[in-house]
Amino acid sequence: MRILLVEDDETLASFIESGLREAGFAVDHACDGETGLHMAVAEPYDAAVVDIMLPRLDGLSLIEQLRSEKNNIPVLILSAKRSVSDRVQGLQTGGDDYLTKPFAFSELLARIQALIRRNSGKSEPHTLQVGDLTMNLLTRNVTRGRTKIDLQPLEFSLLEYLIRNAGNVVTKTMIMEHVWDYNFDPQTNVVEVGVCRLRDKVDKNYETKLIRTVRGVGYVLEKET
Amino acid sequence: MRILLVEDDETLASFIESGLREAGFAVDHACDGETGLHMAVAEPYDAAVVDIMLPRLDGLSLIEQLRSEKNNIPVLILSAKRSVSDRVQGLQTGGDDYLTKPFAFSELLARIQALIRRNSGKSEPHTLQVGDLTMNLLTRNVTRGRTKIDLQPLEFSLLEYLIRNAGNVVTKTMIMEHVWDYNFDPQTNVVEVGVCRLRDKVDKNYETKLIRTVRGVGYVLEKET
DNA sequence: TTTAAATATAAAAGGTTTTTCATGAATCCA
DNA sequence: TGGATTCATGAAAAACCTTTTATATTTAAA
Repeated sequence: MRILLVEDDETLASFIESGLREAGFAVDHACDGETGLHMAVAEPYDAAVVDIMLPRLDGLSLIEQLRSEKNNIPVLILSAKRSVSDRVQGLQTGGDDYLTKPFAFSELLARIQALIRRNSGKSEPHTLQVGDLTMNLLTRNVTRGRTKIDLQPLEFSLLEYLIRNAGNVVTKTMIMEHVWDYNFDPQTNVVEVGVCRLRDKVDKNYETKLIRTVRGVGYVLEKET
Repeated sequence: MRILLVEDDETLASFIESGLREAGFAVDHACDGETGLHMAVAEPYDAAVVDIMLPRLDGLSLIEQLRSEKNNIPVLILSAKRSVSDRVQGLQTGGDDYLTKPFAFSELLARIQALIRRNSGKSEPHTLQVGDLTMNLLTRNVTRGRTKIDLQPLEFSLLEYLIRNAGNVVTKTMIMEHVWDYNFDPQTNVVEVGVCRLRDKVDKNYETKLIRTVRGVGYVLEKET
């Protein structure tokens, strides 16, 4: 379990750091908000402990930026500001817990553990969606509008790849690499045939066509009409 | 959004209840722990606010029982006990947050919203595991120990059904109902053949056999050695 | 130990999915 | 417009997965 600690008070930081280490966590420490943000973006942490008053970038702005990038790391805010409005603001900015200084280390530890416990089991969503097209990766159900679409395994993988890259053109080489695991050009038109079969099921009976050919390049699954 | 409030102090309860209603939540209120437990088990809530000192069943025991039944509803503990050890105990019992009375309603609301925000996106796990056998329902990867196992679609479904019922015997009729969608007896030995092929891949090269035949009944996937 | 029932397994058959191949349609550029 | 390139598509072939069939093995009870 890896924890990111963003705290400028060196004494407090090393106190927290050693305590967490003893509890079995791997701790990385940043002394200012900007460094903390970079570290949080660069590496996957299981939780973060963030002070509010920080040089270069305050803790709330740090959290705000993380959340705007869809980073959902659980954050415990540490702060000397104990007023209700400060606490409410911290939680509303995207913090998951708010602890006021001074605090007992055992409570900090328990709160971090509760955050991680709660977060484990979270995961990327099972369903991908573009427009009226939905695919559930777990049940393998695919629907367009209200009607169910039956896909064969390969068609399913192909559509998944297109949806994951919706809005962007993917080349046939890319498709072959990801869907067929070919990393050379086997002089075959499997991709064309696959797309053709997929269109048959996904686009044929619908006004708006989702799969568009980009001549000389590849295919796009259109995001917006 | 539905919230369960378990609180015996009527004055406080109606204060919280009306506040949450104003904030757009649907609130159900239980006056004692036992009722609260029953309600939490019977209905799906998005969060619970639980007092510790309660008649008939205290709040911590309530949470303990919920967690032992794999109920992961986010719980905010409300308590007059403000010592560090009480707070730590509350979180370690399975609470997700701990707020001491008296509190500002706006903080309670912010904390509930943070809990719900954090919990949304949670879901049943993608991976099933028994012993050294792991199956990822999303990627469809199956491994035993460190080696990957390639399964055909039907074998995958069969193993999934066995794992979900690990430790319990499942009859061939049950297997046919769930894996083949037959709800009559089609006088066939598909199940035997399926189990045979599965054993070939899952058990053959391993010392400890996971799939055990229960003669005259069906099969079990063993949970413990 | 013998016998009958239940289960295991190999191999063939059957059905489905995927690839290849051949041809036709669309698009681009001179 | 004509020719070349690229893409679409139907049909045959190949590969693959599932079921059936037939036979062997195991197990439990007499």
